[in-house]
Amino acid sequence: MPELPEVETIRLGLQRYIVGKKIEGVEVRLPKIVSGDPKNIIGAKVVDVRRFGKGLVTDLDNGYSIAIHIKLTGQLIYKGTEAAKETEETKVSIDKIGGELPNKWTHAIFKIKNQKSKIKNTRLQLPSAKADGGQASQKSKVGNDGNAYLYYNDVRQFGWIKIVKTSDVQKLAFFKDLGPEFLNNLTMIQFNNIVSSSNSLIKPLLMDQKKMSGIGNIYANDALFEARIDPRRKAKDLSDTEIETLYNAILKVLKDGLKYGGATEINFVNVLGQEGGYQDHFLVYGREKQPCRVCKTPIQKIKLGGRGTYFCPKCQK
DNA sequence: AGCTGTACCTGCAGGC
DNA sequence: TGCCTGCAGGTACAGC
Repeated sequence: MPELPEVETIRLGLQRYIVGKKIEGVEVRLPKIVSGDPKNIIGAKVVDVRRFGKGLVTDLDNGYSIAIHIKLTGQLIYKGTEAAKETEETKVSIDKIGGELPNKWTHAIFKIKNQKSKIKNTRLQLPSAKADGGQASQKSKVGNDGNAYLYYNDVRQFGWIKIVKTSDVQKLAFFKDLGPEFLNNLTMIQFNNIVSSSNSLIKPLLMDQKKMSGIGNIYANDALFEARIDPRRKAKDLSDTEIETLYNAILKVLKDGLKYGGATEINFVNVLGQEGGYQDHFLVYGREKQPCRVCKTPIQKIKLGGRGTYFCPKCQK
């Protein structure tokens, strides 16, 4: 599912493709997922794309920001001439997510103005218009108008887009209550304090965004395997050594996830519509009855805190 | 206060 | 074949 590595993968893509560009228009197709007034972002230039836990914040130069949470099935896909060229080069097609955009799961569309002043874009645009041969432009709105489109798709409609003043982003409930984050500001000592003082089971605790942010079901399962810790253990029963091992295991699986461009379980894709690769490297997640990568014992699946939980009954103590 | 269970929503797999 | 049920999961919220 979209967790820290997946959302960071999207952030890196947005950073590359929309920073410095102007938002020309917004089309809201499913009003319930959008709050705030879209008029407030029209004409503004994107200055930064930040991430807090699994949340994304796109800052504009007029004092407004677009906060986005993709939850389980949200996608942010950028279609512009320079991105079309790169997609073609990597031989991965938007067809992976069902072909033409917008589709029936497209709930919001941002029209982005390509800035011709950018040398990098100019270089990519010229050959791509030729290389497309009309193919890409027939399939989507990547046109000769120099505009690009950022599509928000979400099959399950769980995600949200909030248009708020930049100064109010941290007042939104999700960001206000967010715990410290792995790969950023969550230290070993802090992690130890949180774990050793919690009455819950270790696995649900790792996924509690108010205690610590960034981890979801995939990386919680894999990190506990990496640390050889049984997900059913009570958090406060872990020894200092085990907590340290777990902390390092979490950093490792998150970095691995990021290295492979995230995990595509249902329909995660990056901003170019490409799938991630970490699903091919799952340690235990989704591997019920398959042999443990270490000892060959079949991986067991149980339910913990209402969530599917995978572990090796022999390796994890 | 802190923890647990359930709703939200849709597509898909499995059973009959 | 096709309907029905159950399941997947990040977060919000109700309830204990």
